[in-house]
Amino acid sequence: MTKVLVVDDEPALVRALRVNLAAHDYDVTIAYDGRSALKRTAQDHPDVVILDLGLPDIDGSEVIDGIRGWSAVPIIVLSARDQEREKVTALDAGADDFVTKPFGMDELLARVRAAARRAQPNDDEPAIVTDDFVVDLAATVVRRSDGTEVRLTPTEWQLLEALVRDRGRLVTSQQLLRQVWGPQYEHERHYLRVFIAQLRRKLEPDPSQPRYIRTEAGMGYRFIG
Amino acid sequence: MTKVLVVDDEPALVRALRVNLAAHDYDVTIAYDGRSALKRTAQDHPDVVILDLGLPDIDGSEVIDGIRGWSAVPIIVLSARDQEREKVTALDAGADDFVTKPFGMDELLARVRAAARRAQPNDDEPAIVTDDFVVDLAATVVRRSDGTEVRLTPTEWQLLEALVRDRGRLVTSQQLLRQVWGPQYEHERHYLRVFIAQLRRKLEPDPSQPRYIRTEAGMGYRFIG
DNA sequence: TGGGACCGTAAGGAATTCGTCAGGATCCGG
DNA sequence: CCGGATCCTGACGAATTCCTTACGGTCCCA
Repeated sequence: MTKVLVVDDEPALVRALRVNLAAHDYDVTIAYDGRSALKRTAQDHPDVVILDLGLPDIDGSEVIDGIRGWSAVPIIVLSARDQEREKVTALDAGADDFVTKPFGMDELLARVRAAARRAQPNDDEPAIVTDDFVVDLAATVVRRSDGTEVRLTPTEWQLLEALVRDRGRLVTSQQLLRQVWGPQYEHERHYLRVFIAQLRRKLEPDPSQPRYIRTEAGMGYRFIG
Repeated sequence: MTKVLVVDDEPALVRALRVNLAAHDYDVTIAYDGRSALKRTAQDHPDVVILDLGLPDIDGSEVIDGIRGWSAVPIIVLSARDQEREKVTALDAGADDFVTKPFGMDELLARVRAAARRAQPNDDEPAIVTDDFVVDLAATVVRRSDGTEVRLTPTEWQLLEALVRDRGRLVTSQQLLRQVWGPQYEHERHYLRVFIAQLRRKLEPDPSQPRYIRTEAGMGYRFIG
């Protein structure tokens, strides 16, 4: 399901957006200020971000900067008619589209559809098959050879996805931390150790002798398919 | 077409260079002294400069200085055997490689090829293949011909990467130390000896007779693909 | 022939990095 | 408001990597 993050501090507008988006089968998350917007983006990896420029804490284009530092997620900007200058700044910062308030819900939905379509150049990725399990990136599923499904938490999945997408290649600790936790957690290598261990417990035949998720001491990890 | 500027005052050598380079489809220009060498470089923007150290007017390293003031064009230095000191000075001044006279034309042509390749940085880096192993810079992997993977530590990898990226070309100890350990370790040449030895142990078929990682006494090391 | 400069090799302890466990905080759905 | 799942955090032993020291060899030149 397409995940949409709505960043806005007007309760009435938020409610309207949530209802209408949910009615069209979008998975909606709300953030009421820039700070939590950045956090949510890093955690949830939404497919589209709808961002109101008039936020209480941070300037809108700073939010865009923060997201663009590490993610290419489409950003649709909501702006009032008297915010022409901010609009330009936002587009410069890397916004993809903007809608002027007041706006019709149909127009916004059309923009969201377009953005989501652009975001998923869906070249259907084949599942990655190993001797012990199958990773289906498209379906977000890991299945063991005996048919049972492996239960992964959201963080575990994101980590596995990052490793599997670059399978065969070394993925540095920095890259993993940025992709899974967000750029500000670049140095928290301890997170990695903990979650790599959990992935190994769930996937490796012998977690103490990892075969698929290899560690490259001092550099990062590598998935061997 | 690759343009080569030859700076030399010995008519016989100049003739030999012109013929051989032209036969390999290089566009050759000649300068007989340092002054006109600087002028030609500024006007013609050659892709490679071949510079003889024994010039009539200016000292060789001054010519290098003059060029390096505004251009990063690769400079290959020709030097006689009794010009050890000038060689080092030239490399420090920013020369890229050197060839000691008398030299084989094949050797010089190989150096020119390496210099030209370095001048035109390639976007996608293909793996470097030798008779005994394959270095895949993108994946951060070294694989032996029998399929086994070579385990390298971070420092060993950085060192190998620095050498392989400039394969065929001499890389001075200074450059290696700066790239791998940082500028403040420029003089710790012993680090190099230790880690070069480890690389050879892991890569060379006969570490006591290095074939791929050659040492250039007093200057640095060179990777031969 | 002796000394100096440079290079190669080996080995051990210091420092960093990794794996693991477990308790507590936080979030979310009922 | 509660229970369960998930995530963060701290602690500690194990493993890995790095730096340092020591010694032997070669080459060149006084």
